[in-house]
Amino acid sequence: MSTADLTEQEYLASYNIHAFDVPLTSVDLVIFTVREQALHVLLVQRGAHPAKGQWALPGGFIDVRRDVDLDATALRKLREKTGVSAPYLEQLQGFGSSTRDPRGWSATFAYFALIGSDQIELQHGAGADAACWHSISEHGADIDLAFDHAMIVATAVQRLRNKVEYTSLPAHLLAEEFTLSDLQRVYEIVLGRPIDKSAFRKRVKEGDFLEEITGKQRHGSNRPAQLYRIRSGQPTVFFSRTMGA
Amino acid sequence: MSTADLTEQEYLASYNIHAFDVPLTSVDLVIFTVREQALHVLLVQRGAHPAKGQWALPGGFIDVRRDVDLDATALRKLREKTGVSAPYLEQLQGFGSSTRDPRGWSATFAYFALIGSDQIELQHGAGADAACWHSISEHGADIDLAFDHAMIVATAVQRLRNKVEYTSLPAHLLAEEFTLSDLQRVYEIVLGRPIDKSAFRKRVKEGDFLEEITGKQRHGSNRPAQLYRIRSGQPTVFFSRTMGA
DNA sequence: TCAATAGTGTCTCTGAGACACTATATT
DNA sequence: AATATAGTGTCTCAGAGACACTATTGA
Repeated sequence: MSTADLTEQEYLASYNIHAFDVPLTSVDLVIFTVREQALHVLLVQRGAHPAKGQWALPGGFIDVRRDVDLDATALRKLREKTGVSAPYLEQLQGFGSSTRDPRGWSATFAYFALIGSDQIELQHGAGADAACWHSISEHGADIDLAFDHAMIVATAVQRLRNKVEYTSLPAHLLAEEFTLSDLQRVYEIVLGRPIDKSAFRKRVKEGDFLEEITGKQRHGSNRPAQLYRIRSGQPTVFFSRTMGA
Repeated sequence: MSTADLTEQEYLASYNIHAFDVPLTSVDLVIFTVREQALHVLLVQRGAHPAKGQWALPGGFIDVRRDVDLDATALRKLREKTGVSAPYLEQLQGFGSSTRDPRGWSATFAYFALIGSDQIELQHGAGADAACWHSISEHGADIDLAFDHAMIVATAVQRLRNKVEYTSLPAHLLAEEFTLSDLQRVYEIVLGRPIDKSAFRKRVKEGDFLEEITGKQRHGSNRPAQLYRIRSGQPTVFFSRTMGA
């Protein structure tokens, strides 16, 4: 009996994925934060084959029993590595080829996440691999990574820098409460160039993705600064034009 | 002997992908063209289970023996359906969940392609499924598609409309030789609103992604128009600002 | 009073959009 | 000449950037 004569029910009953050569499919994360005046990516040292001992992006296989979709896999991996559960997370791009993994044809859904500089406590123990924050220089990560992860990081950095030009994304790289000067500093760190204060504030105000924490200010040995937080239910704002010189 | 004690060689020799529950992984294409003053997507009618008889996006499984990477799979599928081999092709986004395919956990790398209105001869015969161009209305494709393909099309349309605002992409939707008025018409069709001629031409000239075909003009019962082609080796130009009202 | 940072006001210049104009073919 | 489309010139207005100014705290 040929497949063409089956009902959908019968077809599904006879279907067996293991009869085919399928690619390995995983999810990898590029997790960014800002610390010590620089952009950093989270790397883990592989504790198992292949590429044992090399630095790599956190990630792993889709758990077809527990993960309802790709985002769920990414969120699970993120939680396992950082303990953070609701940061900014967006799918970056797929990477797949016959050569990127020695085990065979493999494809990965790369995600990129932004987490606040106050949430960078890494998870240790419980069989977790060694993890560290690695700083991004001018030209991306300058370290040998396992598989094609160096290319994935480069793509993510490019995407982040590009999006910073015209979105409110960098706000997710800060602690929950921050001043406008804090925010401007993050933009400058990610972009790698200074921004005019006046123009910056005009744009931020116009974007309207922040809310004043009324009555709360940060004090130092100078004029106190108003504290802000990201307006809830306000995902990413697109500015009308590119972030100033 | 535990995995931890193996060399990488030994580990790879013992590795068997079929020992794991892996998701189905495919590549699907959203192929756009412009014809009859409207944006169209290529759909195929499924000739096999699952979703037999329903309209769906062209696509299929990665051939781990023939395809070197994801782009190769996408190009192969594109060639099989349209006969076109070197158009504009870009990865759109991954879609994966336990419910999108009745066969089980499945993930797809969606691509989107733009092909010229002179190259829309569809491939028939050779076991090809029925195929048709389906027009995109104001709000996307308004037709029931198999799996989650309606969502994929909606995402692709959104991405296309968005990119049209600030890139030279629509030039790939035209025949090889075209006039500036042709190009403007395509922008207007994709965006769904009129554009000022003068502003449009200023931007296109500034973008510098076209070259005049010297001495070649299109004639009608009016002033003849200069013909242009896409400057070779000029992929996508990003305009400084958003495409005018 | 000074140092240091927060926050605002103003000017200029560029570039997008609106719109009217000129140009050149066919009929 | 009329018509139809190609292609250009000019004016206005908004917004970004530059930069200088004022404000407010602690030391």
